[in-house]
Amino acid sequence: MPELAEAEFFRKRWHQAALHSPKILRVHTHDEKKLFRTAPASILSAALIHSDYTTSSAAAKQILFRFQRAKNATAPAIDAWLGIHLGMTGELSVFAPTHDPRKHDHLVLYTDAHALVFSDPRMFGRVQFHLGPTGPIWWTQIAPALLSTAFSAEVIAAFLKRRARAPIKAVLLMQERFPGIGNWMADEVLWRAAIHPAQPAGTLRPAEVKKLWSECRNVARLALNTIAGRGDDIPSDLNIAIPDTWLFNHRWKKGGLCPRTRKKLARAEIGGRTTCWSPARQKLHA
DNA sequence: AGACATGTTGCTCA
DNA sequence: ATGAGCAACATGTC
Repeated sequence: MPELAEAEFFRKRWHQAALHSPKILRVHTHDEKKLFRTAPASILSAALIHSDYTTSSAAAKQILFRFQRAKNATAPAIDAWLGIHLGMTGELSVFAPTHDPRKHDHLVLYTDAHALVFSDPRMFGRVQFHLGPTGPIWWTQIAPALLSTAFSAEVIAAFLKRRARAPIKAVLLMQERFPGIGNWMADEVLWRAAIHPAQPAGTLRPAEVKKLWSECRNVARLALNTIAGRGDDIPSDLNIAIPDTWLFNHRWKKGGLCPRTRKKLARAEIGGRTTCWSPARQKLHA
């Protein structure tokens, strides 16, 4: 589920609840080593209990929550950073403080008002942890956001040149340059830019590179506004009304039609992932 | 039953 | 050394 905008949606969901009631009273974990990579769940729990949620941010497909505790007579100050990657099926939700952990609830933070739940059936996600006044190194290593000035048309052009022989679809999925783009966003971008997903990245014309770059930004902005809401306005759930003018609503439908050409959509595996495109407007060229 | 899933990683081969 | 392709991971749903 989670690409760029979904990560922001889930961040806001926890943020809203945690801001209302920031003190962590109790922590439940499934100590899955696959999930808890940078620190065992026990270390993380010990630091978070009696700490207060303070801030958070989302970048690419990841979310970072900060928890702090002031020094007192018996314990030192705590500055803890909880990083969450939602993988393929990860989800953050909020329940009543009486919530009983379910089978795939790997991390639950209890406050007096809520249970903040991280669940992930397939366990492709990650829970990372860092202690200290400065943020974790792995957070700073995330590539410049699609909506930042560092994500420039020139940088993209150079990257495509380096990945010249790979299908453009595969290149769009590379987090080192397109942070937060996943399978549906990549298809949406290519469809809007009228570029065939199998087109080798090095063969895009200059105008196509420019278009690809601007559509990355458009899709990122539209997805954030639609899926994650604006400001503190959080949609009630992820089944947001995404307009039928997007490819998104048609890409998985059997016999789906391109919302622009009304012609049939095509589907095939490109770059290792199922890809949907509109042959009527996305054509391969030399 | 079998195919498939909005993601990453670690391995092979060129 | 660098880039491209693919299996593997673990579980649920159609």
